[in-house]
Amino acid sequence: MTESAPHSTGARKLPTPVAAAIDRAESLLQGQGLRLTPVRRRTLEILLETPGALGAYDVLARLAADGFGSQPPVAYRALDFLVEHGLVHRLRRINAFTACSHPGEHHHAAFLICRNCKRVEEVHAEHLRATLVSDARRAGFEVERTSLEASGLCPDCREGAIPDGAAT
Amino acid sequence: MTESAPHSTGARKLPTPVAAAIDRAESLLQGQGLRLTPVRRRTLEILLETPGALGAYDVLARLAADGFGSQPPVAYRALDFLVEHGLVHRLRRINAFTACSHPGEHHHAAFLICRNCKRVEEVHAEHLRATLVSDARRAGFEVERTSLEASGLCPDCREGAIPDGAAT
DNA sequence: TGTTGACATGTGATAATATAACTTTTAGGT
DNA sequence: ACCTAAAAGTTATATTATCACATGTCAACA
Repeated sequence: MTESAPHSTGARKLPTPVAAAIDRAESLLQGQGLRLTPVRRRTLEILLETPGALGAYDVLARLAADGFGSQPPVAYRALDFLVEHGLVHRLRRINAFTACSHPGEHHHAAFLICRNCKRVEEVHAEHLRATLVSDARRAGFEVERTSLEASGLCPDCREGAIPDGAAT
Repeated sequence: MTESAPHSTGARKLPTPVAAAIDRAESLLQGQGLRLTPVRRRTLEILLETPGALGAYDVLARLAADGFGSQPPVAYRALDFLVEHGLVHRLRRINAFTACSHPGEHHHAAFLICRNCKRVEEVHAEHLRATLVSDARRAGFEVERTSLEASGLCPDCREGAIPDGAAT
């Protein structure tokens, strides 16, 4: 668990990307009078440390291992809070959560989910969302939230991958 | 449960929209050497008869009431089959299923889900999907399936509706 | 015509995901 | 120190989904 020294850039205070993201999250929340409590902070860290997405129960297991409560509401509450405030995204196709890549920008994103390695790529989707919102408005429908998700193969998994729908 | 006579258009053989859709579905499947078995047929009917979307267990309850098996796999198998062959769509935001409005056209759709009355509107989303596919390709990601869903308020529910996120 | 083989269905058990309802703790304001 | 509101903990349960295996159906064809 010891953190390795930052490579040749000269040793500052170990500002890992995760720590930086946590700091940013904390500022964002404080600016709105909200608190990044220990469970919430740890939940966000867990997601930031994970390349792909995690299910609520995966998060819960890690939280419990760190001494937090071990019942589902502990994880769901923290996750819901983080989603609500734009720090985490919920992926409905796979019932999982992933840290937001660009918190605080009030953006709308789409997600590319690799069915092979489970990694998740967040892509900007302002245009995509705008199109959907206006298509909807034409139908008299007022859009409040969107889920824009795709599954398929990430660059690393494209070679030698099993075709969609086929088996061994 | 007796079917009322078709109104003033002259009594043919009761070609309800549901029956017509079932016939279409059957042709489509037969053209591919697939069978619209009784459970599958009834499952599709159930969804066609319902304005909104139904959860798998809602479908299951209706199937069981009609004398089919009462265990979850009965519903999930029929639903999965119908989804697989483009006759039914799965809505991931609400864990529910809805009959396809335009079967056999091999289209891609987006869904507008009313959070108030639960009705679902299917809109064409070829352009939307094409945009997402090409955004993804730019990131080296190969898209296989998409979920494009929005929740909000349908035309009927927009007046006097409770604002998103607020309470009584 | 009877066997076979593939597909479909039925069933029991259980896994995975999510929420409700209530209690206790904690942080911050007075 | 006391109070209050938000947060965290806990018990229980609801909801959604899959696995594994037994049984049934039906058409091809020997």
